[in-house]
Amino acid sequence: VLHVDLDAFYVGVEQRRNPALVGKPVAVGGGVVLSASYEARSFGVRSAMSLRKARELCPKLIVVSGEFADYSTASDEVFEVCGKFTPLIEQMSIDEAFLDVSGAHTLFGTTAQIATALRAAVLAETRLVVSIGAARTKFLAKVASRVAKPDGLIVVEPDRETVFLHGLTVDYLWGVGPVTQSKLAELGIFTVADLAGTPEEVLARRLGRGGAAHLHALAWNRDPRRVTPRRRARSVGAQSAFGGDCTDETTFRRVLANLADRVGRRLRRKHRAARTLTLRIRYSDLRAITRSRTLRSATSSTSAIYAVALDLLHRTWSEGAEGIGLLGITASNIEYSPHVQLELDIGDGDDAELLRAGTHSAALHDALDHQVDELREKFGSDAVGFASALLQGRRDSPVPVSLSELMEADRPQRNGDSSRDTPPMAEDPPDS
DNA sequence: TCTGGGGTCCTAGGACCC
DNA sequence: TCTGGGGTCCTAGGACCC
Repeated sequence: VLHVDLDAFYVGVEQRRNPALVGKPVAVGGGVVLSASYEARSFGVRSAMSLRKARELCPKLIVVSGEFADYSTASDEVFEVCGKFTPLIEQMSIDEAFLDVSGAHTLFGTTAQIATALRAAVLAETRLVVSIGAARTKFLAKVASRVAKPDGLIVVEPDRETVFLHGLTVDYLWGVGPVTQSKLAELGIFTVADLAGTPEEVLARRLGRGGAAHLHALAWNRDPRRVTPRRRARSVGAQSAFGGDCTDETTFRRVLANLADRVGRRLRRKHRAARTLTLRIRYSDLRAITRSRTLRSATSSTSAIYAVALDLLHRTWSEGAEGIGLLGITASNIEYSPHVQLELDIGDGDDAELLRAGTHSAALHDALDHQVDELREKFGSDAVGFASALLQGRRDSPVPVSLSELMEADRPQRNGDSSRDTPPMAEDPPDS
């Protein structure tokens, strides 16, 4: 298994675009550091650090704001190169993936030769640098790539696994963060060797059954997970931090409508629907809570998501209560939903905001009227009844527009057919 | 060290069912 | 009447990862 990990990925993409940035302390981010060049890291700049703090540590830091779409494209380029070596690629995030190259030896040679060729190919074709860790298990490959960084390659041969692993500190293990690390320290466990020598029952008392088994397995490099090319998302979420403390219900409604819209669209695009909706609130004092609701049937409807989220908000917050700094909506319990969705495009700009707020500009009104006419021609007048209603201001809630949602909402009232409330769910298609 | 956004997985308690 | 055993589902919170 190879673990392929891009070095300072976002920064690398920016340097590729603008070579003047090469060799300089660079950070990509806005508000917080998302990615820092190794020059910046030598000053102590780390990702997730506030930019203010980063500038204190490194006054000459060059900050680039960056476009997410560029990174997404660059990521595709890199993993396309990987695809020339093996089809068994499991992408873990935008900048890392596991590759099963067990079938590639005849074509490309030893593991070290494969990894070396891959690093060279990625550099030649994308001008981006990847580090690679190689081992028999995913877990150890990942540890190895981390040790190899930056611009490095480490192949852990089977007979060296234990030596390699046991020399590391516990924070190299997957799933050991600050909390677990300090719990282990209280037990006198600092290295992976310490961990491997501790009976599982002792760990279990401190970390729980599951955590203990997990860590003990990793300490002995037991990791049976295969490289599996595509895993379906188990949740879809969106959140928005508006800083400081807001107590204005109108703002909350607008933010929730926006979040519901983002979540709903993404679900619909993937032909998915979710049964559980979770509202996340972070108060001004950074205390965070979640409130969730599981529906009788799954939905991908923006207006339904919005309605549930607003209701959940009202359960713990009312006008005049404490300030809120962040709201998020997560949709989980996801299933396949084959509905054909029609959406009216109102864009993401000021017009969309106006529409959500219920104040339509004349130009927006005309543009929507035009779209509605087109839809009416295509799908008949029934299909667009709701849109006209919205344009005429008959809907008072600031809900973003999605044609099918209100079609569904309309139908039972028109013909009294309530069986539409719970559409039958098809099985997941075998390969889509 | 208090600051973004997108995720996964686990635990524990409680309601409810047979 | 308040005592067994096995299970599912939902909710809330937390740790962790990129």
